[in-house]
Amino acid sequence: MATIRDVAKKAGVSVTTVSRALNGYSDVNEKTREKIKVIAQELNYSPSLLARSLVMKKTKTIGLLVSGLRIEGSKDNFTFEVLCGVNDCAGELGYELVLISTDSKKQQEKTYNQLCNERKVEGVILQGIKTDDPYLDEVLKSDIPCILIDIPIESDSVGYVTTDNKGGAQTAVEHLVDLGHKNIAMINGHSQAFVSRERLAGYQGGLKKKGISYNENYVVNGAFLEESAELETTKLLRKHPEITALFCASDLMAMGAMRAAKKLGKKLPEDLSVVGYDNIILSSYSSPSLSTIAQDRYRLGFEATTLLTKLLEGKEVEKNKVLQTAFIKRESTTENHR
Amino acid sequence: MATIRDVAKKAGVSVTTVSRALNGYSDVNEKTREKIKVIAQELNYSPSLLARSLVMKKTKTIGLLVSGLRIEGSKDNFTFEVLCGVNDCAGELGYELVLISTDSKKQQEKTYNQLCNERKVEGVILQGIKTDDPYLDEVLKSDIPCILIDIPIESDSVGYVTTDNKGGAQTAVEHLVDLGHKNIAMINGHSQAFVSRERLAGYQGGLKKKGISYNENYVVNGAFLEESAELETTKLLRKHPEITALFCASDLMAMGAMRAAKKLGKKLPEDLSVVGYDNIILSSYSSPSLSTIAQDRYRLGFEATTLLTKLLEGKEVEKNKVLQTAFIKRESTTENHR
DNA sequence: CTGAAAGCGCTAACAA
DNA sequence: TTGTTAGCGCTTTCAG
Repeated sequence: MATIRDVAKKAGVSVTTVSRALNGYSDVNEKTREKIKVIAQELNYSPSLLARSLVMKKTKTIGLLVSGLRIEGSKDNFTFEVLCGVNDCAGELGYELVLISTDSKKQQEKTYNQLCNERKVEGVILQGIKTDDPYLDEVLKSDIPCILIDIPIESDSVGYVTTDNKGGAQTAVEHLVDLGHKNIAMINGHSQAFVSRERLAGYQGGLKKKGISYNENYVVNGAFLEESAELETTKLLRKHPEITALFCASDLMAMGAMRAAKKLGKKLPEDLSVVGYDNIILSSYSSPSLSTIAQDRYRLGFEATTLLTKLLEGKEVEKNKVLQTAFIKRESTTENHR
Repeated sequence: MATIRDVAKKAGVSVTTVSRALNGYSDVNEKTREKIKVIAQELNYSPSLLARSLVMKKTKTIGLLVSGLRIEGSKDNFTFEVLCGVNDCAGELGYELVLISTDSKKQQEKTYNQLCNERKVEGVILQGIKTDDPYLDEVLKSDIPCILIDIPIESDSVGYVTTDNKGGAQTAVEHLVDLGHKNIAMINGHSQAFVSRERLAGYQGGLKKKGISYNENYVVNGAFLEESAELETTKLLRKHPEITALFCASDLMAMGAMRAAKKLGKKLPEDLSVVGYDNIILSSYSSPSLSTIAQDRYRLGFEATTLLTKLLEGKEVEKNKVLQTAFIKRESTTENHR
C-alpha cells in the first residue's frame, strides 16, 4: 500500500508537509494542501495507525476485556449488549476498540499488564470477571485506567459502572409481598459475584421493610445457570412446599426455576409467582412471560466507555456510575392464592 | 513501560540479543538467555506489538468486519455467535482479532481498503453485508484476503462460508408436505440476501419434488424482521385462508408469523404449522416451540477463520465451505387437519 | 510556508 | 555467540 513517502514523492513535497497537510495543520498553503489531498486520494493512501501510534505514543484504543466469551452467553446476551454499547460510544468518540478475551488458561500465560501493554490499549473495560479472579488485583495495582462492569471497586485509575442491584432486588421482593406472598424464596447466583451479594441485600431489605423475617433456608445458589437453578429449585420446593413466590437473581435462572415448578406439577403463576432479573429477550417470550427487573446492558457498556474516556482525557469525574433498574410486570407474578 | 532497551541495558547486552533471546532463536547462549528472561520478567516487559508489526510488516491480525452491529442482533445472536467462533479459532491459531463495525454513515467516510490498511489487518471476515452494498465490490477488487459469511462469491483472494440454505429450506418444506400440507406459504427475507434466494430455491425445489405446484402469491418478504413478518403474515393469511403451513426464512420472522396467526384466532399448530430457520435460542422457548432448520453460527465463524488463516499462510485450499444444516422437530408443526 | 533530521520500539542483515 | 547498523511509516522539533 501507499505510504506517506509515496504521496510526498508524487506531490513533490516532503513527508513533513504531507503529514501536516493531511492532519489539518494551519501552517500549510491551501493550494499545497489541496494538491496533496488529491494525490492521497488517487493513491488510496491512508496513514498507518501502527506507525502513528508508535511515534505519538498514543493509540486512541480501548480494550474490552471479557473473561469467558462463550457461546453460552447467547442466552442472556450480556456480553453482546455491553459490546454494542462500548462499540457505539467508542466509535462516536473516535476510539478504536479491541476485543480481548481471556479464560483461565490464557491467564496462566499472560498477565493483565502484558495483555494491555502488548496491544498498547490506553484503557480497559473489564467485563465478566469474578471477584476472586487474580486479574482483579492486577487491575487495581496497574496504572492503566480501567472501568469495571458490575464490580464496585475504585482506585486512582479504576472506576466502575453497575446498576442499582440492591434497589432492583428490593423492588422485586416488595412487588411479591404486595401480592400477598409471605414465603418468598430467592435463587441467587454465586458468592463470587458482587451483584449476588447486592441482590441478596435487596431481598433481605425488601422483606424487612415489609415486616417479614428473613429465613436463610429460603436462599439457594443457582450459579447463574439455568440447569443449576432448576435443580436447586426442585430441591427447595420439595423441602418447603409452603413457598409461594420466588425471586431469581437472573432471568435465565428464573427459566430453570419455572421449569422445575412445572415439573413438580405446579401451575404458574397461580401456585408460584416468579420474578427474574435482567430482562433478557427470553423473558418476554416464555410462558408465562416473566416479570423481571430490567437492567440496560447496552447503557452499561456505553456509560463505561464514557467514563473511561473521560478518565483518559484527564477530566475530573466521578469514577463510578450506578444505573437505575426498572420493574417490568408480566404474567409470571400474581396474587397469593393460598 | 519497560522497553527492549531497558532490558538490554539492565542485562548488559545489546537490544538485538534481547530480541533474539526472547524470540527463541538458537544462536544465543543459554546462560545469556536465562539472564535476559529473568530481567524481562522483573521489569514486567512485554514487546510492543505495534513496533514489532511495523518492522516485520506483519500484524498477525484479522478483522471481523460487521456491518450493522446493533443491539437488535440480540434477538438472533447471529453476530455474537459468529464472533465467538472467530474469536476461538483466531485465539487457537495465535491471531489477534479486531472488531471493525461499520454502518452506512461510516462507509461514507472510509473505504473498505482504508479501514483495513489503517489497522493493517492481514485478512478480513465479513459479516452482515447485503449483496448490494458498495463494500462488496471493493472487497472483490481488493487484494486483502477475505472470507464472506453467507455470500457465495469467490475470487483470488476472496472465499466464503455458508450453510446449505437450499437444502435446509427443502427439508423444511418436505417435512410440511409429509404432514399432509398442500398450501404452504413462505415468509422470505429480502432480495438483497443470498440466503433468501437460496431458501426460496429450496422452497420451490421441495414443492416440486413433492409434486406441488409453485404459487408465487404464497411468497412474501418479511425483511428478516419480526414485525414485518407479522404484518405480512396477517395480510397473507387474510387473503389466502386456505394456507395451512408456513415456512419462514428465519426463526425471528416465524415468531412474528405465529403471533399474527394467533391474533387472527388461529390455533397453533392445529390450524397452521410453522417451520422457521436458524434455531435461535427463542425457538425452543416459544409456545408452541418452533420446528426449525438449525444452522451452526459458531461454526460458521470458526470455519471462516480456519479458511482465512489458510489463505493467509498461502496454503492451497478450497476457498469455500458449505456447512450442513439439521432439521429440528418441535411443537409448531403437525398434521394437516383440513 | 516548507524541509531536514531525529526518533518511537522493534527486527534483521551483516560483521566481528 | 554477540553487537552494529539500518529501517519499518509516521510525527515533531528546529531551521530556513
